[in-house]
Amino acid sequence: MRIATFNINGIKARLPRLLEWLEETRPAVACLQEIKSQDEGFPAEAFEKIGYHAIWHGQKSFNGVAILADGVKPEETQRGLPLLPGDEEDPQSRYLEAEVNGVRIACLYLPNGNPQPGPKFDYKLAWMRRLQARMRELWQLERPTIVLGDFNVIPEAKDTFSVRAMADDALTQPESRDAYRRLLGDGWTDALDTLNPRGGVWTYWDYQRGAWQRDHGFRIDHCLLSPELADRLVSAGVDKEYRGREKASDHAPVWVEITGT
DNA sequence: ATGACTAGGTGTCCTAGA
Repeated sequence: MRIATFNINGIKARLPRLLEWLEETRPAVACLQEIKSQDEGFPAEAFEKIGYHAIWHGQKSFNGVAILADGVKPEETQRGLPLLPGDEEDPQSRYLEAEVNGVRIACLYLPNGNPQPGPKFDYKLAWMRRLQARMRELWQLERPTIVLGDFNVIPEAKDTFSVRAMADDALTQPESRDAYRRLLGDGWTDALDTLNPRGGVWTYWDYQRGAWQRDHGFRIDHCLLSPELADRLVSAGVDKEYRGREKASDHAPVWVEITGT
């Protein structure tokens, strides 16, 4: 089965591209980020029409995540990350989790954190602490689990076209990278990195500065596998071609192929 | 050195993205 993640940057603006991608690559599960739509504006019928059932967690203007599954309705297991002691209620829609065909799917849109330092960066780091706590709970279940989405972290130097250009960005700060490394330190497998250890694989290209034409990208969309799924990993990749189409998102879809249904 | 693009909301500019 193929499980994919795609930061679509607006579900209204991207719907034709999104339907096209679903029909052409037919992932069993597709996690979406930045739907930028309120719950009532989510175009569930358009997905139903091509055989996908969806759950979603929307928000006005910004953020918003959704999980689509081919021929089966995702069974929601968590909406928003559980709060840690001292945390205030999180008003942003960035996390949605479900069970699909015996696999636990955690779809996330991690805060960008710019500008740093500042409150947005603090929010990002606090969000990553909550994420780690949730991932430890998932780990305890000892079940096939994948945590995927837009992590807004460039894990290492090999994951960006230019270390210098990104030096002051929240995506490359030591605090962001350390927090990501701590997630992996719990035992999760970064699928794309494991299969491309030399790096140079991008999942995002800025709209500005001709970044796409110059292949100035970086890797921020990740798929983390529990041991139960890592053992079943066949391949992983980026549907880079979709970044070059008309009215494209600034991210490309990322996917993993897992043995079994 | 700077700005450059895109989407959304309610706008003729602002915020946010990364």
